Amino acid sequence: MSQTLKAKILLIDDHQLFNDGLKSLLSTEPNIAIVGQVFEGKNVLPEIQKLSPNLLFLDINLPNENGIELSKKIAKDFPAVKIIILTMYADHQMLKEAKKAGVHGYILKNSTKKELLEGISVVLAGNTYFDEKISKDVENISKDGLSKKLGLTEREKEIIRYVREGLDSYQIAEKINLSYLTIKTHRRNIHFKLGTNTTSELIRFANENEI
Amino acid sequence: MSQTLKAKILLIDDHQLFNDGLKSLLSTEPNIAIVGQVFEGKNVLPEIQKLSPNLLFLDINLPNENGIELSKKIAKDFPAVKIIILTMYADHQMLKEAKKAGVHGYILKNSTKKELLEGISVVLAGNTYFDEKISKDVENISKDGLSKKLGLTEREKEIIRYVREGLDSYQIAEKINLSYLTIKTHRRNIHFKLGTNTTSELIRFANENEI
DNA sequence: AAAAAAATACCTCTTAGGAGGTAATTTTTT
DNA sequence: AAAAAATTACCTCCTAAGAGGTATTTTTTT
Repeated sequence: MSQTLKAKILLIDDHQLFNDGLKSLLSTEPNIAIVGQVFEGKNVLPEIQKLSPNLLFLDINLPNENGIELSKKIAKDFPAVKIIILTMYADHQMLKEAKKAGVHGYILKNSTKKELLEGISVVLAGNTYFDEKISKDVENISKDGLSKKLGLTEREKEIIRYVREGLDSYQIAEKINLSYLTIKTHRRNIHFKLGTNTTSELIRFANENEI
Repeated sequence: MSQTLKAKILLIDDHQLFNDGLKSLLSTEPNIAIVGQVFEGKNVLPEIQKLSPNLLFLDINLPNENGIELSKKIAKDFPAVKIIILTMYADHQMLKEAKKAGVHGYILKNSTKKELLEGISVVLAGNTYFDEKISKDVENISKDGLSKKLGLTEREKEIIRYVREGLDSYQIAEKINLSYLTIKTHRRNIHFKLGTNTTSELIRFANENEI
């Protein structure tokens, strides 16, 4: 389904050079028109109003407002406008939030022009386009984070939370009225399930995987 | 001082779209030739060898090697090649390290094409060009908020970062080529300054206080 | 040039955490 | 009611981390 009309695209990225570079890169495309460029979050909605684009390329890191929050507003106020997040974050959590915010695509900045054009085409045809490089991870992880996948029990997750808060095994034992030795056993089991070896690795893992 | 010869520029950035965009943006300039593009740290030195550019635009975040470390090597092996760091980090610390590494310019990605061209011109004329937007911050903000207050040294903050990443003292020692015992000393001093006692407390503190 | 701060590195000793094994008692699922 | 999973708890051994002390070298500041 090739777009019959020329796609009217609005570029939203606070990095002038990236924004301009992207414009330059897309300017040679016959059925694409860059109708505007925005560099700050607060200007996004007014510019959409003014320029009525079909499609937005939206960065997540913006000076005033965050791209995800913006997406929610745009999806609500301008439901006809397609949104493709264009970011450096190859993070499943971010992707998840973006999907929840109602975006139509998610493309990484280390993609090629070809992928970008594909994304445009797919999204304008009414479908969604999510970068494979992330999607794979997400499919596996999905649901309640990987806690489910890794088989962490409630008790184990509880203990991870305390470890993360900076408590040592003795303090945790005291807090939930268990033997210090029991906490040690749980910690060992947790390390086994997560494939970690030290407390700092454990915390890092927990931080990165929304446990 | 306008360059008489056409500037031979090598673009080094792992973000395809940025890299291509920048190329596209500069391709219209008469006295600039983009002689190549690199997307991974490990390819930088070979490509310089092969293409012998006058000037590099170098990103800091690169897959294999970090841009600052790379700069040191380039400055050593190819002293004639000018280096302009092109990054999103408006961070004085980063700037400082870049200067120490021997780069000739430091420009933010949210700069304009005009500034970029100015930077090229200045650097090729044999001078240095450092983005004002950071220099000012550095003077005012000086050290980062809390770290300064607590008197954490650069080395200490560096070690905190590694601890946070899940490395143990031995791995940190290996990474930055120091004795394991030195890392232990630093950790002790860090705990003293932060009032923490365990690794998990330290990480928690770091997470909560943007160190 | 002198003083102060930071970075480096070693020593000893104690303790918390991690690795391996075992097992009884809940609780949950089938 | 039986099987499976989760929780609790103990043992031993080893190592990394923390606490205390000291000292040299390098860098930065005055």
